[in-house]
Amino acid sequence: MARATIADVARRAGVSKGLVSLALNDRPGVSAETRTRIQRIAEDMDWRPNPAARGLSAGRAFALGLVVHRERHTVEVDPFFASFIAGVEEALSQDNRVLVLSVVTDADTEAETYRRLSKDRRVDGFLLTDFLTDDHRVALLRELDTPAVILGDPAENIPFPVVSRDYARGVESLLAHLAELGHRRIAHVTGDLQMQHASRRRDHFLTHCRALGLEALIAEADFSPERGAQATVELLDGDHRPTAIVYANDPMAIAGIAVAHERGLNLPADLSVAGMDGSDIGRYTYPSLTTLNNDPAGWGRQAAAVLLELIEQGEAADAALPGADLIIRGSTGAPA
Amino acid sequence: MARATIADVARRAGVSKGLVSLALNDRPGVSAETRTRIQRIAEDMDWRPNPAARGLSAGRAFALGLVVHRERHTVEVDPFFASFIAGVEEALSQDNRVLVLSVVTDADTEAETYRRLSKDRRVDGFLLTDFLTDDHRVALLRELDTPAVILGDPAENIPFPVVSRDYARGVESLLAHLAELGHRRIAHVTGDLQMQHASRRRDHFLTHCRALGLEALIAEADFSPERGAQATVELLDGDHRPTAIVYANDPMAIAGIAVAHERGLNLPADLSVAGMDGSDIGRYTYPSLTTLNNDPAGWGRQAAAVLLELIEQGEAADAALPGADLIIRGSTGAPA
DNA sequence: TTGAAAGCGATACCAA
DNA sequence: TTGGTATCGCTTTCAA
Repeated sequence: MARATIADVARRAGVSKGLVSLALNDRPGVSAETRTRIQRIAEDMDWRPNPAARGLSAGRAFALGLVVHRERHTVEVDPFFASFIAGVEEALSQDNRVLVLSVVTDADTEAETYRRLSKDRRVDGFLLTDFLTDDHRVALLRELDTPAVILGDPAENIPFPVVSRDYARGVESLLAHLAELGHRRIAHVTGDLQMQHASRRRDHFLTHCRALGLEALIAEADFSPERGAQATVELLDGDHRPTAIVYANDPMAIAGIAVAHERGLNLPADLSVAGMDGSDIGRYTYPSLTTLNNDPAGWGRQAAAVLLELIEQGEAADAALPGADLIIRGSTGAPA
Repeated sequence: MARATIADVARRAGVSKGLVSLALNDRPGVSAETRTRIQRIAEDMDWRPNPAARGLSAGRAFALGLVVHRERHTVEVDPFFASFIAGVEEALSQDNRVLVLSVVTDADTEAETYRRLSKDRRVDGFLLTDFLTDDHRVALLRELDTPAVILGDPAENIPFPVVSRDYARGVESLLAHLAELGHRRIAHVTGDLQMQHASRRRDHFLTHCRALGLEALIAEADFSPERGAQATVELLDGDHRPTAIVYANDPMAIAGIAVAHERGLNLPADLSVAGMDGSDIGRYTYPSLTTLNNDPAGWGRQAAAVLLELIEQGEAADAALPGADLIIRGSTGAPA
């Protein structure tokens, strides 16, 4: 019942442990014949390398780390992570690696967690989500000398590979769609602008509004439905009331729809609303939510692949996912 | 820069490695004086045990496993896990353990993942969420001889400790609330009835409807907004149209609200709606969602604590979380 | 109470 | 191409 060790395999094959190691790791220095024989025996014995032993010897963990930092009140509303992790999984399990996940609710614990996982060699590298405009984790991970891959589109030059996804075109399609419907004054409720993808989205919004000759309003929020609702109230009460509001994510858009309904507005006639997450729940709101599609599993797969390459090869190229596309549903229409 | 090893500590303390090990693990056989001296030196050198070495020697991983099985289309809508994991974290980090998370989208991969994590000793035990009425994982984990803790309230006698939370009282409060408002015919849209907490909730619903003299309708769904919407359509189209619908989770309730709005119903006058998740987004729908509260972080903390005790002590008692309470918001009112 | 040494299961180097 | 052996950092056993 106890798992076979490399010594068992060696004994049964009548060779040394070292040779078995070479054979099973596809490394040169073993005759083809011996290699296949050893491999067959190992398979036969259902041998699998012990990660602890391997890790101790090789100084590696065969694990990737993901540290998610969420404020307590924001922690639950994230349609992104489950699919993202499922995507990561696809890249890892073949290779017998695992994902170590930590969810922390304050910045000190966050830094400490990166330190601990890295110094204890619990992971070989990190996936960096929710990248900030001036992200302290870059310096931290350089100090720790730990590989990482960044999800996003940093402005600065970063010493880590980046996996990005173009939102410019998606935002442009969305604004063109609204313009075509007849909207002229459009608002954007931002995410937490410390986050790089939030500020990017705002920039895209402003750029393409200008290009399309639209009047642009900005209301700052932080991705939480609470702040999204609050920003909506401000916009609807303001002097320059927009006919359409584009939210940086879907939960805020859903909260915005609620605020509009509460005021007796008819959607989309009195107000058009759009999100940017492509979340599934947006298909089942009323009206259903126009949004940009998303591919969390794709993010996960790609990010994990790049990180693994960085860990294995010492370097890895940036990668880009297919850009965001517009999903038109019921929440956008011609203004009354 | 390289981390201090136990040998470094031993050298500096002028004792043997074995003694250091005893001292730092709070085990008997070291004089109090020597122990504190060693501990001070270790702290001074910022020594931390290497998990790989420890794991290899002790045959343990110092990690807990969580395998989440979700269908592709359900994978994103879960307000539960982020907070849950944050709670688990609180119980783990002090002790220098980690959580290994896997998200899988089919049953074969699920079983294989449990096998792999257990046999490779990547984890010392599992947290079993979404427990099924007749859960195949029980047999699997017995076969693997791996500790586990169950979240839920299994009917059968299970060879693992259980962390449970009473929903009977919450469901009762909810139904009493509706009865008091004047509702007489109330429907319940169920979760996936294979899941033990879904069937429990249905049972509570039926029991307390009977006790309160309410007419009860059941529409079967699976926790997904899609099926929740579909069930709502059926209920509203049926001959015995209810004046209130209680959904087994909040995402389905949100989808139900959308269906009602689409038909021009006024909520709550034409239809009262309630969820059972206490999700944050439910505060920002229109109308805001009456629901039962939840404590995912509490689940995580408690489940991790019980599992750690089981791993350390070889046995652990069941635990119960404080019961669910009713949160009355705008989506329930007197029928017109 | 303490020290010395033998594992745990792999990798890696040096000889043969 | 192969075998033998040291090594990774810790725990544990056996003597002293």
